[in-house]
This record gives sequence, C-alpha cells and structure tokens, in this order.
Amino acid sequence: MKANLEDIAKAAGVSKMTVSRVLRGGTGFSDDTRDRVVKVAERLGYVPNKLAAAFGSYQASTLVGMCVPRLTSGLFAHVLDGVDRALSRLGYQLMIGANNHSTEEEEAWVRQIASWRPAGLILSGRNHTPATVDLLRQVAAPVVEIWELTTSPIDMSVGFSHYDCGAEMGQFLLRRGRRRAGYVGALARADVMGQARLEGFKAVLAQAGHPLVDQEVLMDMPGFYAGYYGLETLLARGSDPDVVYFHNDEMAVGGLAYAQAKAIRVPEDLGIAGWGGMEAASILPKRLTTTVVPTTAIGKAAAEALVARLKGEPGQEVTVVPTRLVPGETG
Amino acid sequence: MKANLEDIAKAAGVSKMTVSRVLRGGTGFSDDTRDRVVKVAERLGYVPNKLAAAFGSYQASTLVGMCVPRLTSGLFAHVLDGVDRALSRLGYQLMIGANNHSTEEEEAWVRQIASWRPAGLILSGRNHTPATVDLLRQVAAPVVEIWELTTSPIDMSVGFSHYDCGAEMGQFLLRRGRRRAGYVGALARADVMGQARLEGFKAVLAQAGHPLVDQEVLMDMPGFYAGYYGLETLLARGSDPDVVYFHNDEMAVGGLAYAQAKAIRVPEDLGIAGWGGMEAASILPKRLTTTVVPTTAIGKAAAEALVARLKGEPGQEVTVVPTRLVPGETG
DNA sequence: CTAAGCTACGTTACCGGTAAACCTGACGCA
DNA sequence: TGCGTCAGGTTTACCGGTAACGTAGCTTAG
Repeated sequence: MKANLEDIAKAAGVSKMTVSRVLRGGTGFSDDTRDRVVKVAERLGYVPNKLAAAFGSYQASTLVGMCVPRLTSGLFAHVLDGVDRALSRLGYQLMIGANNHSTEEEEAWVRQIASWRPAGLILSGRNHTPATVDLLRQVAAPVVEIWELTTSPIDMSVGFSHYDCGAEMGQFLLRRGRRRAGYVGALARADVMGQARLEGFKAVLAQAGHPLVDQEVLMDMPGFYAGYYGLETLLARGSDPDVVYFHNDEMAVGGLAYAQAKAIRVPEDLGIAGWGGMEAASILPKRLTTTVVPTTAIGKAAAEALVARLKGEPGQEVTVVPTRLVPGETG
Repeated sequence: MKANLEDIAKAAGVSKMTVSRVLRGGTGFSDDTRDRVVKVAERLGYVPNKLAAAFGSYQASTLVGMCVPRLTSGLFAHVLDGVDRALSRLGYQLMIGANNHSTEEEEAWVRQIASWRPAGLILSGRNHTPATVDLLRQVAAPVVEIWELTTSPIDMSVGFSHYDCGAEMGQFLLRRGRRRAGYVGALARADVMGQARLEGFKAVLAQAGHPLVDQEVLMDMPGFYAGYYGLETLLARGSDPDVVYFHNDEMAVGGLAYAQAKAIRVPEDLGIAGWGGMEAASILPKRLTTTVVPTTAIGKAAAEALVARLKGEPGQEVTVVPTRLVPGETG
C-alpha cells in the first residue's frame, strides 16, 4: 500500500491527526481543510488501514464474527444473508465460522476469533462450553445468541422457542383429527434444538391423551435419505401412526418420497409434517405442512441488536421472532 | 484482555521476543524455557492478538476474504463450506461478502476488505471493474478467481467452463434425438455465466444443423417460479420445442412443475434439462437431467491454491475442475 | 590456541492509526 | 485591558506484536 495518513498529511500541509479526523467525518477543521485533505487522499488512492485503527483503539473495530452450525444449511444461509446485508450497510465486516453442531468446535472458533478482537459476536444456539463463556467475557464485546431463544442470554438473544414449535404442530395435528402421531428425527446427540421440538410435540400429545406412538431418531445427517429410511424403519415396526412429524422439511420430503414409493396416500393414509420452511419444498405437488422460520428477519434483528449496542444504545436483550405454522396439504 | 506477551515475559523471566518465538513455535530457545513460557501463558489465559501481529508484520495475517454472488445460493454455500473447512484447518479466518452479481458491489466489497490487509482473496467470476483490479494490485495479496474459468487470471483461477457445460448438454440432447431445443433463463444482464452456457449450447446446436428454436430470458431471480412461468411463456409462443434447457436446476424444477400441471409428459412430449446439481432435486420422482458442479471441490482447491502461494510454493495458476453431466430421466 | 560458528537469548525500531492533552490566534464581553 | 471561550488545529504517547540485529558463552575446526 503506498499512501498512509502521514503521506496525505504532508501533501495537504496539515498534521496526521487532522487527516484522521477529516476522513472519519469528525469535527475540528475548516471546510477548506476538509476539501484539501479529501482531494489529496483521493489523488493518492488512500486505502484506510483498519488493522491499525482497530489495533490502536478497541473502539474502532468494525469486525463482527458469526458462527453457524453448518454453512451448507439453507436456513442458516438466509440468516447469514440477513446479518450480512444489515452489517455491510452499516460498515461492518463479517467473519464466519461453522461449528458442526459441536460446542467444542464452537469454542475453538471463538478462540480464533477472539484473537481478532471483534466488535461483536453472533453465535447460534444457547449451549456453550464453560471455556467459551469465559472467552466471551474476556473479549468483552456484545454477543447475540440466535436461533434458540434463551431467557437468560449471555448478553442478547434473538430467536424463537423450538419447544413451542413442536407443541404448536402437535396441537394442529390433533385438531386435524390425528390420534396416533409418530416422529422421525436425526442427529439427536448434537442437535439439541430438534430435541426441544420433539419434547414440545410429545408434551402436547400426552396432555391430550394421545401420546406419541413411536419415534425413530437416526444417527445421521438430517437430510432427504434420513427421512426416507427413517419412515421406512418406523413403519416396519408396526406402530401404525396416522401422522409423522419430521425433524425438518428435508426429512419430511424424504418421508413423502417413501410414501409415494410405497403407494401410501398422503394425507389420507398418513399425514406428514416438517419444520423449517425449506424453499425447495415448493417444488412438491402438494404443499408441505410445516413451520416457517423467519430466517432473514432473525439475521437482520441480530445484526441490528448488535449495532445498537455498539452505538451505545441499550439494545433489546431478548427478541422473539414469531414462527408461522403453514397448514399445507400433507398434514 | 488481561495478558499480553509482556506479562508472560515478566512472569516467566524472559524477554517478550522469546515468548513470541515460543508461542509461534519458532526456534532459538531451550526446552526448559519453552515449557516455562507455555505454562505461564496458559496460567494467564493468554489470548493472542492477531490484530497486533498482522499490523506489525504483513506476513503474519491469517485473514482471507471471499466474495460470492449471493449467500443464499445453495451452490455457493458448498463452495464456501469447502473453502472454510480447508482454511480453518490451516489456521486461517474467513471474511465474507456478497456482490449480488454486480461488479460495482464487488468493488465496494474489495475496497472494504482491502482495508483489513488480507493475506489472500477469493473472488467469484472473472469480470471486475478496473478499480477493483487496481485495488487488488495495491493489496498485493494472492487472488483466486473461482467458478468461471479464466485462461488469463489476475493471479490464480479455479473453475470450469460454462460455455463447455452448455455445449456438452447440447451434444447430449442431440444424441438423445432432440432436434428442437429451447432455452429458459433469467437475470441475463447480471449473470454472465448463465449467458456463457447458453452460448455454448447454441453453438453446438447450430453446428449440428438444429439451431435453438426459441429462448425466453426473464428479468427475474432464477428460481422455481421463473422456471414455471418461463416455460409457460415459451410454449405459449408456439415454437414447439422438444426439449428445454434451463438456466439452472431450480428453474428446471419449476419447468417440470409447469409440465406436470399442464399434463405435458416428460420426457416423452418434452425433455427438460437443468444445470448445477441442486441437492433438493433429488426429491423429484424422476431424476433431473443436469450438469453437476463439484462445488466443495472448487472451494477446497481455491483455498489450497491460496495457501500454497502464501507458503511460498508456486501454486497452480489455473485449476480446472471437471463438471459431470448426469443423464437423468427428464432429458 | 584462536577464529569462526552456533545456541539461546535480549534490544531496538518500527507498523499506522487513535485518544487525550495541549497550543494558538481571534473574538466577545465585562 | 484582561480574561474566558471557541474554532481549528498540533503534539505526544501509546496499542502489542514482529523483523532485524546484537551479544555472551560455549563448541569446534584448523
């Protein structure tokens, strides 16, 4: 890089500090000086050095870190997009990472990102290792926990209740006359949030006197094939469900494919419900019964809460974003 | 942050420089000294300051910037994932951005990222504004252009030829006996690469004496609905194609849905071909005829080319990753 | 026996910003 | 006339690392 503040200062006949103030849009200089400085900066092709700025003064960092479970998740891609749009518009940069649903990997990521002294952090989920919490305290930057709602966040939280999602779907399926519900999930050990949906679902069913008849949780990625084979396994056991709630839409679509392959009529013989609102599910001939999650809105809200805090405004501690149960034609 | 190198140095009874050398795994200290320093660093909960390191010495940056067209693209999510896995394993951090298929937005992003003095950059596509190229020269960091192959990259390139993808699909459809091919695309102005596929497709058809009978390019996002309505528009014009090549899989699936709605038999009455290898297309009853792009491999190759260059190894200038035409049952 | 070389450090000088304190002349005002 | 105030600056002192170079003490080749 050729030019720095010093070079501009010399060429404009002022001090480095004045250049700094002008370029950051501060006060304490005449219009004449500003014009001169700006012109020289442009002429020299000045590229600011955020490294130096952030290093010299911790207030000056515009770096935000965000960690998601998987970068290939369609849902989180939209959250990421919401965050990125909001942040880049406000002049912040986004450093990302993936934790593969592991709090240990999250800790490793936080350790890395902490060494960049970020202005703020966005984490997915509310489960963290003690060491992570400790690191976050040391970083002393605003933290937003997204996706799963916490009533007692480390700092701030934006999300919804997975338990309520499951409960709401349970109520809906009961209203539609379903009495023998089953569940097919995946990756139970790692994905705490899917577990929470199952809990809510089960609780409502039990309370209504029609408890879950069977569940199949595969130790596998929650995708199309897990849904396909999960439903196959469930039905093979003879528990004879009249509706199956899936971990997510991708698995539900896999279940639908299995039903079609075996000439099981949906929704007459078997109801199928998913979760998440996968875009691609729109390609199905029948609209999937599911819960739509406002992914982009979550990202936007998280970014805005973070920036509000950075600007010294109080900032919402807990933001609840509403999910929406979409009835569809499969449930 | 409480502890810095100085604190560790004092507590261990050595100089700051020795601590720096120990923690970076260098040489020039005894085993005894190393053990003492490492122990003290751990006890004090030392968190390194990459900001200071990168600022003090430009060789020390482990920051890589990556710009994709859209963060919500399933294909690029996998590229991103491939890059992130490869980089984080090697101790690098990833800063991301989206350019919305606009070279101007890309320029704005490069300008932002340049101020962080990144160790390397990954850009999508080979079209850049002159100012972008200028900035890249100033940053003087390795640059990898991915996705669309360039024979004359700014620095390095990893990708495949969109023109060849289109040409290969053209040849395939001709072999299957198609003689009246149409094309449905979207966002022609912004998406140069889709355009390249169309060119390759057209060239092969024309050469075989069965030129493209009609094309419909919507000024819209290339998604399910664009495919649906695009095919409707095309067919309404009466050009009577026996196969339609779509901009990508999502649009092809939309086209399939239209065909199904209008009781057009696929592939008997009309062939349908897509591009990109969308995961979700696996939920279709018939496998889509398409070209699968090795997204994760592209990301991995790009990251590895970058790191090789950073380590002083020569690094592949141009890496061609092979795409794979998947016949399917719709073409 | 001595010069050269090696090991294991220590010293110094930056990198390019920003905060905070300080300066200075012009002006208003009692 | 003297003093406070304000605009419009300048000066100084860091931030926490790393590169380059210096050096004491020991080893070893010639």
